[in-house]
Amino acid sequence: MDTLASLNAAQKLRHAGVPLTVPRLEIARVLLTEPVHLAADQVLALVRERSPETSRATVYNTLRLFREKNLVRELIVDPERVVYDSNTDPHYHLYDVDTGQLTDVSADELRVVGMPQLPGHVELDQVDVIIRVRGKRS
Amino acid sequence: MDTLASLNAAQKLRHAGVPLTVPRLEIARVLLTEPVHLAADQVLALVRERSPETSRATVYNTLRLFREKNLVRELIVDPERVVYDSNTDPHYHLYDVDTGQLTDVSADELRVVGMPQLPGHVELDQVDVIIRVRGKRS
DNA sequence: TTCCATGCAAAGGGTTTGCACTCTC
DNA sequence: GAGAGTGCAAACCCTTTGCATGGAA
Repeated sequence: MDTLASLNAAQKLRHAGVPLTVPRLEIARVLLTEPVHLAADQVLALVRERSPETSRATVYNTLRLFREKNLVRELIVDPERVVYDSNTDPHYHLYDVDTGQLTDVSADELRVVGMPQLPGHVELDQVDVIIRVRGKRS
Repeated sequence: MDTLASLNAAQKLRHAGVPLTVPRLEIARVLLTEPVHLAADQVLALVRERSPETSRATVYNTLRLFREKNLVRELIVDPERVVYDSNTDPHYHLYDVDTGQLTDVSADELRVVGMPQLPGHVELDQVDVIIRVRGKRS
C-alpha cells in the first residue's frame, strides 16, 4: 500500500538521521520501499512522474547522502553508470552483461572463503562479488 | 631487458592473432610485459613517452581489441575509469577506495563457494571479487 | 585498389559544480 | 538572518565517433 510504503521510507530516513524534505521523501519512496536496482537517471525519471520539477542535481546529491547514511549501496558493475541497490544486507550479484539485468545472490547461497589478511592501516569496507554472465553464443 | 620484454609482447600479440603495428607494440610493451593495473589515460601517457604522436583514439581502440583477444581484462572498480589488468588468469582484487591502489588476490588464496545455477540461456563470463578497503578511521 | 589502422577533433553521456533562490529554525 | 536544500544550467571527464590520411596486402 502506497501510504504505508511511504511511511516506511520516511521512517528509514529518520532512523538514519536524514532530515526530511519533499525530494528526499520522493526519492526514498522510489528507492527504499522495495528492493530495487536503479541507476540515477532511472530514479530521476521515476521521481519526476510525481514531482516533475525535481532536479537532477538534487537526485545526485540525495543518492550520495543515502549512500553515506548506508541507506543504499552503490554497485559498480558497468562503467556507463552507477547502480543503487536498496538492499544493504550483505549479498552478491549476478549481472547479465548483454541485457544489463542485475539479480541478487544471497550470502547464504554463496560464500567467499579465504579472505586475505588486510594491511594494518586499512579496514574492510565491503566485499563485492559480481558473477558476470552473457547470452549463450551457440 | 627491454628488447626481450618487447619480444614477449610481440609474441603475445601474434599468438592472439593480432596484426602487429607500431602503436599496438608500444601499448603491448606498456601493458603486457609485466603484471600491471593501468587506466587508459595512464597507458596513453606511458606510450607517449616513447611515441608522442600516439592518439587517444588508437589507445582506446587497441585496449578494446586486446580485451576481445583476452590479452587484458577490464576491471570495473571505480565509476571514474576502467582499469586494464594484464593478468588474465583467474584471480581477484583488493581495492583501496581512498588511494585507488589495486592488489591482486590469487584464486588459490580466495575461493568463491556455492556458485548459483545459471539461467539456461546464459553462460558464465567471469567472476569478479573486489575486496574494498579504506584507511582506518581511528 | 581495397581495407585496415591511425590521428585529430568533436561529440556523447553520466556526474558534478556554481550560483541564485527559498525555506526553515 | 544564517544555514541548509533545491533547481537550473553549464562545466567536467572519460570514452566513443566521424572523417580524412596513410599503409599494407
